Amino acid sequence: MPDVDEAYLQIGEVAERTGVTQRTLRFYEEKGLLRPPSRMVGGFRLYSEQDVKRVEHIRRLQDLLGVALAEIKEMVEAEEVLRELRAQYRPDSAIDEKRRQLERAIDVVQGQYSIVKQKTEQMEEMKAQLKERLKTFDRWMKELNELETKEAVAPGLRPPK
Amino acid sequence: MPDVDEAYLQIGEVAERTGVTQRTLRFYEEKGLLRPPSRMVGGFRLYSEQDVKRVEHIRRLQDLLGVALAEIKEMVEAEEVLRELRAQYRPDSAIDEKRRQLERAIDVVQGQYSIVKQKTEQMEEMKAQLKERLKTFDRWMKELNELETKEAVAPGLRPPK
DNA sequence: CCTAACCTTGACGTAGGCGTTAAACCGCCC
DNA sequence: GGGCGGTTTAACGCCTACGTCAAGGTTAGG
Repeated sequence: MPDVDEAYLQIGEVAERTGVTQRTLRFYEEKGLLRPPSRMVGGFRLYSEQDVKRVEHIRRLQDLLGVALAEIKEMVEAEEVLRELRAQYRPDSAIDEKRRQLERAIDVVQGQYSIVKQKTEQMEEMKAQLKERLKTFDRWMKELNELETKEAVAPGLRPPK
Repeated sequence: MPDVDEAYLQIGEVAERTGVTQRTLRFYEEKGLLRPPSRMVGGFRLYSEQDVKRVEHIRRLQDLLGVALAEIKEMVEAEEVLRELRAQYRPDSAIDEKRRQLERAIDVVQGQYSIVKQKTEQMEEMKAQLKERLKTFDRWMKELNELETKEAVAPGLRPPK
């Protein structure tokens, strides 16, 4: 049972803090990306700090990796299994059950890692190219300016400005 | 007028080489991301190698940066202006027209650069975190294995540690 | 008790990014 | 000149990731 004194948040606060809309939070819950939060008497959703972290995590996966919510669901599910695994203080039978879960989690994280790795490499490459182009542009700009000053010294047809 | 001997490609070949569908190519054209290609007598589209590059460029922007096609359109348009600017051998009036175009292009590329930079930084951070987690998992896995061997030797005993 | 601010479920709408026919047309080979 | 495979436009469809009402229930303050 969760600590009664823990600071729970209503959906509006979570929305504000995470930068997503309330609709999005309900949507994620619908889609199984967020586990159904606890409720207060009247039915209002009560989120924990953990849930906030989860939302932020989801958004990072979306924005940075650009993976679909379906995939993100798989990822966060595997992580959820891990939390449980860490929480259980050795219900002690089924060690290889635990091992299987751990292996699954490792797979997931390795998957994420390889995606991130590949993307960072490609982006570093792109970054270098962009830098190169900016240099080139700078050169051109200088050439343009020189060209102009030469025309100022030896004016051709200058349009009235 | 383009070189008549140049190797032009039909839509199917371009699709195959770029990994996008024919539908996507026509769609990009519709949306103004690809300039309308030349046609052969019967009306079939004829793409140049340049067009292929362009498609690949578009896809990189999509996949890596995750920007919307509308934005990508702006980007490729600015680049198109640059091509022209570089192609014109000094129609020599309107130097500051050129300068404005160049400045616009610089803005665009700087925009891309800052996006890429920010994303790479965030991804490097994420990468580090993932690496950390993989290490942790590895430790856990070892602990699990040790736990198992100890139980095999002295069942029910708690490991000192 | 009343009201404002917040929340609930449900249902429908939408924007982006293509997929999928359909029906006719083109090019090439035998 | 008939067949076959690639291509054309046009139109409708679809999925994702939410946005946007609508109609009502809840909570806290005065």
